[in-house]
Amino acid sequence: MEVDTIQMSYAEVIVNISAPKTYWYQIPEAFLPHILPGIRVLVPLNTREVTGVVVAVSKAAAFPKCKDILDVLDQAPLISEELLHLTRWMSVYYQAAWGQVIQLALPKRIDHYSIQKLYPVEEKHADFEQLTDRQNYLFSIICREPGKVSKQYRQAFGSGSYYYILNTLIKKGFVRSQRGLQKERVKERLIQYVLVKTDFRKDTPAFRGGLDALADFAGKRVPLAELRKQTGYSPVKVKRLIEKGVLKIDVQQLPRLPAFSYKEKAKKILLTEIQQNILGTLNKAIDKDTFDVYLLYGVTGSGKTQVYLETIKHALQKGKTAVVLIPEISLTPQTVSRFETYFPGNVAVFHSKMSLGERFDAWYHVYNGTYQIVVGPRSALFMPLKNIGIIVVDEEHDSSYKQSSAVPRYHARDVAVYRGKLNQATVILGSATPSLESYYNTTKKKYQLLEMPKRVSGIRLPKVHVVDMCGKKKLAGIFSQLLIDKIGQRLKNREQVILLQNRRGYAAFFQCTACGFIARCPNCEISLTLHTYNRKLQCHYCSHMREIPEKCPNCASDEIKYKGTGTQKIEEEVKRLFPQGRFIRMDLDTTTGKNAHDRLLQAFREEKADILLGTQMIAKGLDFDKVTLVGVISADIGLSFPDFRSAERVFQLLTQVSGRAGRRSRVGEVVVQTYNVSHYAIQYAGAHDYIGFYREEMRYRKSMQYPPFVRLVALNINGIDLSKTISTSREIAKALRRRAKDFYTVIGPAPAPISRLKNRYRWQLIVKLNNRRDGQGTYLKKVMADALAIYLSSRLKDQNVSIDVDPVDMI
DNA sequence: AGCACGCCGACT
DNA sequence: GTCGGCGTGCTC
Repeated sequence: MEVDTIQMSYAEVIVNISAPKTYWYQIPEAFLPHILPGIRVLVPLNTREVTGVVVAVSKAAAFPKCKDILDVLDQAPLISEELLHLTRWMSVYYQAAWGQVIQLALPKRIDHYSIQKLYPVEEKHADFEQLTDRQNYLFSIICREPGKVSKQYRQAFGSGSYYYILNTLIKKGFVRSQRGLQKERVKERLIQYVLVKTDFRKDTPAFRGGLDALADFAGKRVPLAELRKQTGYSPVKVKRLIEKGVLKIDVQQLPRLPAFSYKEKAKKILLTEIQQNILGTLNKAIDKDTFDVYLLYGVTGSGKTQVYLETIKHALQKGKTAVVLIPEISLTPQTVSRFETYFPGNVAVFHSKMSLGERFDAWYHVYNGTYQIVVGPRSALFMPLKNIGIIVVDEEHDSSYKQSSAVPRYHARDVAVYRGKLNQATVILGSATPSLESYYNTTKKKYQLLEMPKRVSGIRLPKVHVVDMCGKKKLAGIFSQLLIDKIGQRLKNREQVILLQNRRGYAAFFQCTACGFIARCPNCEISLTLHTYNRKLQCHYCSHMREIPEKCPNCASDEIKYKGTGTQKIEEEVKRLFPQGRFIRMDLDTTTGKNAHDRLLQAFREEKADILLGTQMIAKGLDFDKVTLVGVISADIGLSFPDFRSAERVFQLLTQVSGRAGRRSRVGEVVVQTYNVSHYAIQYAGAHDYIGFYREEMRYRKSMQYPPFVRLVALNINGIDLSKTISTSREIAKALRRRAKDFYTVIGPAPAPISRLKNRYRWQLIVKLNNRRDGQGTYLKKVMADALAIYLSSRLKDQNVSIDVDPVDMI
């Protein structure tokens, strides 16, 4: 054995940089027994010192000139072999560096790394005339706030040769650089306790100042802070008491998690026959110890959560652990308390409002094995559970499972499936409105479909009225008579109403009736939306703003009309028609500021308003007991064929909202207004047949040879031989990344497998449309063409850049 | 990511 | 010759 450990003298380490590879370090003999995969080490990297994670130890290194490991940061591996495997898989699948992916599996802010602090040299102040403008600028920034980390000055300095100028300043003696090590800032919370001796008076009768105040604590164990507060003892006195043996200190780690306080007792709930059948299937799957994925398609109120609870209970009895993923936004106290009540003291909860310390503690207690169940948003998937038996992804269609803005860009639902595979676990994807890709996977027999078509309570799903708005004598062009009557009725009964309009602002566009001129955004070519709160025309893509012209800019006529209906116009109309109804509108101007969105929803929940109007933002976290009527004002928005993605979203929204109407006691109603009654989405909304909707959609897609799901698009730059002007597509990727970041995310140059596959991908980029712009292929094409034209204009004189956007199936 | 270095045009 | 912008390439 001795021989073996001596031979294992090199470690393969991943560091948190974007380079997609590992690094080799020599293990100094003193560290040898402590180095294992999953342990963090401090290593030199270039000019810096950084934290790395050991992934393997070996007797030989795959690199000739290894540096030494500087320090070992952990006593035991923080990352299991399984999570190492999972993150490595993600790094390949999502084209991200392993070192960046692995950060998901570690608590935040525990890294050690070297930092460089900068100080101006006082004596040199007078000599600033020796400096160039740029050097002087950086010098003044450092003088203004001395002693900060180099990185902060770089941010203040902006673009340009920061390091070059900084090094010149250091060389000339204007700036002093001090290097140091930044240690972890988040660690376990340690509480000092004192044990007070029972008979302390006997041993220390003549203690100066007396010990009367201590009498109440004799023989007890109390937090030191508490004791000092009660007795008023100084630290010096406490120290002396410790020396005398009256007090004994012990340190205990305390979770920063709020103590379990939910009072309600777990109710004994009888499962319906359907629930029992599904539970039987799932329990059998858990017993088998094999990897299986189930898509649990259950209508709203069909009791999916109860099935999760029972299945998890079964898994726990088998000595296994469980992960429950929920969308960030729906993490309401009710959802969590349901799990906490069912499994008291056994659930680690994660949510966005937890402090770093609380997160650390929750992580630590999962690591310790204190908790067997983890409930939280996508980040909860990477908790250090061992022997996972079940992974639940609730509301699996929810877009918040996608992390699209930060590296690594990943989809937690899909990673959950892979983690399930690694653990031979049962994975349950639950939704009342499954995503197309999950349904597609059931048709391919990759997943198994479980259906819960009935509500537990027996309450009927709401009645859906589809109103054909064509040729109707429209009242103010917005409301059908049916919707007006229904709103009036519900208000009279003191019930609540939701009105949905998926279009913001006052009017969608602004048109001159004399010449037909429409105000468009100069950047995006889309029509500008009129907003009444600031009396401006706004672009909903790039936020470009302009004043409302009094006369047509084209023909100077004053025959200007606003067309299309936004939420602000509807507000005006509702207030005119129902002056008695208390009203809340959710739009950009009413939801600015922190938590404004939540506050409005809360107010509505507390029945401080009768009518809630808004865009699809309402649907997030929707749970209103008193809502019995939902009006969908223009169901056609976003349905333009063949824009499948937004058709899917609109249909999802309709199904969710209508499913929740009258969820508890009263049967709800939904009024859908449309100019396109024959549209398939609306037909199926009427029938409440979500899977039926998909069957139709798949048929359409097939006929149009459109892939079942599109995540990424590739950009094809045609007609120009770029090989003479640009050496790599990396250059283009970089140039485009800087522009129009809101519109798309440049994932990278075409990854090797694709570029090798087909020569025509040579100048392609892998680009992802940002979520809210799904399906806006034409728009993306224009934005990218413009950005590329600007970038290429210096290199290609007077050449037209034509760009094709192709959907690419990456999965 | 963070950092160093090389190339090149603009300017002493 | 030096400066600064820009782009590339390396980190064990």
